[in-house]
Amino acid sequence: MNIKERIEQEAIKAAQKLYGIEENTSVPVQKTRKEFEGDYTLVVFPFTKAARKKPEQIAEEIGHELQESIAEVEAYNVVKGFLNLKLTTDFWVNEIALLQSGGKQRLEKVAAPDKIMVEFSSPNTNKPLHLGHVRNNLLGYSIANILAARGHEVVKANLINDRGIHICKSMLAWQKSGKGETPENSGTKGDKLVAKYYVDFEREYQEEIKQLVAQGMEKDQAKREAPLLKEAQEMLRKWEAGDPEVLSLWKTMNGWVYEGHNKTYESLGVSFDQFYYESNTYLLGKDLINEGLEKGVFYKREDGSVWCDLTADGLDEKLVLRSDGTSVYMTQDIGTAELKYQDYHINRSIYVVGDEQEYHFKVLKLIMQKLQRPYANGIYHLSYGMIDLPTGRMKTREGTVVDADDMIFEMRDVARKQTELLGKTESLSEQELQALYTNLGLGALKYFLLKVDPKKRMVFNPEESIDFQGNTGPFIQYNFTRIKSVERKLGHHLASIAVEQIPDTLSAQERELCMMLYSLNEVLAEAENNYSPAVIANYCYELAKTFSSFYADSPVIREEDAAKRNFRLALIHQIEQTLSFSASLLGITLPEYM
RNA sequence: GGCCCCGUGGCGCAACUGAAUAGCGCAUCAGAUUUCGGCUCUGAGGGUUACAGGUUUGAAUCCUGUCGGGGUCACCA
Repeated sequence: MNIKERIEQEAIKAAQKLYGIEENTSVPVQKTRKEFEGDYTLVVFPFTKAARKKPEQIAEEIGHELQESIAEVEAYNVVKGFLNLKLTTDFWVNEIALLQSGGKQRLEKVAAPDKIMVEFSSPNTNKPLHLGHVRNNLLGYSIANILAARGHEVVKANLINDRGIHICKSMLAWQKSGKGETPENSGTKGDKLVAKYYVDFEREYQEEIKQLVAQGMEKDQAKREAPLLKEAQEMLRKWEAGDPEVLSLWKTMNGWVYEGHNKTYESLGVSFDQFYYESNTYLLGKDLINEGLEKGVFYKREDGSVWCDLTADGLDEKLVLRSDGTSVYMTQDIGTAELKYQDYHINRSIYVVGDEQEYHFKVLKLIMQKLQRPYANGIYHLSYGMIDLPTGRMKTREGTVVDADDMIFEMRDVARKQTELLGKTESLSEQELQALYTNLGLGALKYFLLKVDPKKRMVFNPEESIDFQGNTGPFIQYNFTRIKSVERKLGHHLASIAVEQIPDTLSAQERELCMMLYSLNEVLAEAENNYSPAVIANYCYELAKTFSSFYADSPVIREEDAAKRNFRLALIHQIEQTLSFSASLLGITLPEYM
């Protein structure tokens, strides 16, 4: 039990004794605000009804009790209904000493770990990844890290949408005008090459529509009847019929895309444990549709289409199988959900998918519940907002999409320019420099995308780009390098420092830092509960910022008081460890120099 | 139109899920470095938390309504 929980428990005990409050009364224990004296604050208002006394008096009485019952409470003061508790210096210093000596594990694992699958990325195979995918990838990767840090067993999955009309369009255009072009002979990244043909298709297709309209056809009809579209649909039929030539081309072109996507994943630093392909899973859902029909969860209409009536649940009727017997998106997802369970026996399944699909996942969960799947209640849609440009949404057709590779390249470039401007890295080799630019550029990008609450929409302005100063990834990285620099100056590892003497006093900043280090597990729990890496990002920043402020006016190596010096060395080592661990949850690497 | 999400200083974000005078960064202004790394630190100005009611000892947070922005309601994925 941590100190906060003990304070809460003892406070309730005291209030029971003094005022006879009910056992399940909850009292908020929070960090004491800067302007007051203390470490933790108990809000006593919830006791006023039972006590029938003034809040000040209650706080005074509880404070007295707590000082008796908790040895670590050194002093207290009362401001209105707020009881501010100050813990002993010994307590904080010992906490650091324990971490430092390895007498206490940094991470508290959950008592009952879950088996969790986190599905993210899930790209189409007809185009490269863009900034929206980057947010998706970082969110998924980070939440998987956070859950694993909590002690859960996590499988990272990528469900690839590799079949359908979209890829046929690229294939058709390549067949018609590709002249055997490949990533190798053209020097073009595979995903970009396939996208080029997709764009070609769309251009020609639009041209055909225009001509048909010019000949007097209605636009909607022209869209349906354009010869190119017909050809693409014919190709899809051949694909479904297993036509060897079509399948071969499909495999080849998808292969190009995978190669391209993998490069992007690699440069982003994300990875997966399991890949699923819709071409493998799209038929699977049909068995469950039949099961649902037998159980009466679904019903069949005269035309043969299968539906699920969700009107009783406040939703509408949802198609789960087309009249021609082919599967829709929902059929696939039902099948994939089952497959995931068969493969891993997961009890929680997280889908990192944009918020435009909230309805879809609401329905999916409901259907799985109706099918009485054991994992149904564990389905969670980690929904996140779109990234907009100052001009509005990113649109493929208008060419306003921010490409992921370009973005990463540009971030690296800004990092390089910044670094060269500051000229503090002369000692680094060319290879180290390249690695550094990558770290800094990606650090800035990842922090920028992850610091915002996932559910919020965000605007990315390419003109203003991404800051490297203030509340940013590089700020965190910079403060880490300062600690590393102290270590080099010291001449031996900070890890070897043992805290043996208790300093007389701690500064406000030192206390603050101790509390922050102490609250890591609480922060992780909050990040898990809210499915929000932003909580971690915030924590990293606050920790780095508080360190920076501490470092500005507290000497470390130069400190003459031996007890203080030693404690500070241990403290910054713990900050360094915690910072690098927390940043790693966001996929951010902290460099030794910059 | 039905349902869902969002609205916090000029801009970008916080606020531990109901508590103290709503925090931080950018930008603006004023300071700090021959000292462990200035991509830094200290300070100033800037807010009726979209608006109007309500619940509560206490509301940015909960409820109702209004306004504004977005999403979604396909035999697309």
